[in-house]
Amino acid sequence: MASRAATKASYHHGNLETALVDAAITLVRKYGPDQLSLRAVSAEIGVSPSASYHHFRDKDALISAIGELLFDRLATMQEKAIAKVKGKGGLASIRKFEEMGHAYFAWATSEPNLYRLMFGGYCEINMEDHDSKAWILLRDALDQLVAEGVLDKNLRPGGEIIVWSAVHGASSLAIEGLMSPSEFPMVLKSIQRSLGIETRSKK
Amino acid sequence: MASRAATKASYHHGNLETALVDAAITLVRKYGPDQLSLRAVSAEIGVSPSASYHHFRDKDALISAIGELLFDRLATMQEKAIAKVKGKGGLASIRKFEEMGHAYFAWATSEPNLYRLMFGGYCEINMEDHDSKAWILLRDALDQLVAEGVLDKNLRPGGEIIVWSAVHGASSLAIEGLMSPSEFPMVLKSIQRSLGIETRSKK
DNA sequence: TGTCTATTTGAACAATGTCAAGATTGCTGA
DNA sequence: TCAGCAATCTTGACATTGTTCAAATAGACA
Repeated sequence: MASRAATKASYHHGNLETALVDAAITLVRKYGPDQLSLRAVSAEIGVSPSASYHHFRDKDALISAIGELLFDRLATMQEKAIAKVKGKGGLASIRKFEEMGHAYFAWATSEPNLYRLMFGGYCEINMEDHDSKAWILLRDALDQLVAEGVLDKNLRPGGEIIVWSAVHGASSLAIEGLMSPSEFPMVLKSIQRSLGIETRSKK
Repeated sequence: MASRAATKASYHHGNLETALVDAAITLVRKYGPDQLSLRAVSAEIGVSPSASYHHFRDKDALISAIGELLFDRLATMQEKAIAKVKGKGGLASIRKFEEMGHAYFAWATSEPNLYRLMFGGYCEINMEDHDSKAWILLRDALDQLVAEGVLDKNLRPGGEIIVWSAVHGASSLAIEGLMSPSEFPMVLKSIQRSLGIETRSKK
């Protein structure tokens, strides 16, 4: 129990586990995943350097815990973004799809160091059966588009991979300074073109 | 002068610089960029730990040197791959395009740790004006497709970013175990669909 | 209240990046 | 040929890191 809890807790031991993760995220955010120091994390909380070893096997375990949490946060961002789209029907579904992409890219580029931790080989991600929140979000969005007759059934298979590849790739390139963020809408449009769900609007 | 040279060189000093880079690549390849130890690199060559500081400002400088070299290697791989495509005309150009993608993905997934070094925020990449070998290769390929009337002129702008995003994204996801390599052909097809350069062959 | 167990600390160790000072080498010009 | 020089490499040292293990401590429960 006590999923978030915390609130400073007691002095001797509180829920150090979440405190460690929080402090570590703060440091990774600032200095990058490769610069993370366990001792610095401990110092941030005012605890001894070896205290963390009763909650995490080693440094990698802590990093993996961070990764897991971040994947959830990213998905929550996307959830919030599509919740803002009102209305129903094909056009609204396409707008939701676009908003998901934008939310993903916006979060990734606004948190380069956290995104690097997630996809830079730092944490062992356990995504065997694609049951992550973000994956389900995308799957449902694509299914919805098929159900509404917007997305061709023949183009549906593997749609998640196609979309994720392009959006993740653009995010990564933008973070590393290899592409301007202003070019993301173009990438998103190209994804829609490949799926045949473009809103051929103006012009 | 002496761009590659080496051949063991003399005993006291040889061209330590390239020897350091070579040894470092070997170690990164094996253990990952975050595990690279300057001392281990020195030991591999049989030189003192502080010897490298006469050739590289610090560890980051060595890593950046590796990155620069790797970007060239990757481009060379692609060059070799498209050179194997014989014939001229639109269809051959499309095949070259496909081979480039496959070569990129194959190299990336066969060298996960090297690829992580290149795109994981380890090295400062200097790609201000997109004058890298790989970029030019891709640009020329797209221009060729336009010249041959295969690729629509209106879909040309930003084609490099669109292609690179998807291919890099797929490579990265595959390396991190988030996508099966067997799905790459599908990603590549989707890119071609978005550019309208698909070879709608069988069925 | 007293004992037990889960937490936290303290001191210690090996390994790391980095630096300053000294030693060694090969080259240069007389 | 040989002294001097600049580039190159080594030695020794320092602060910082991840990690371990025995000892101390607090809270829970009897």
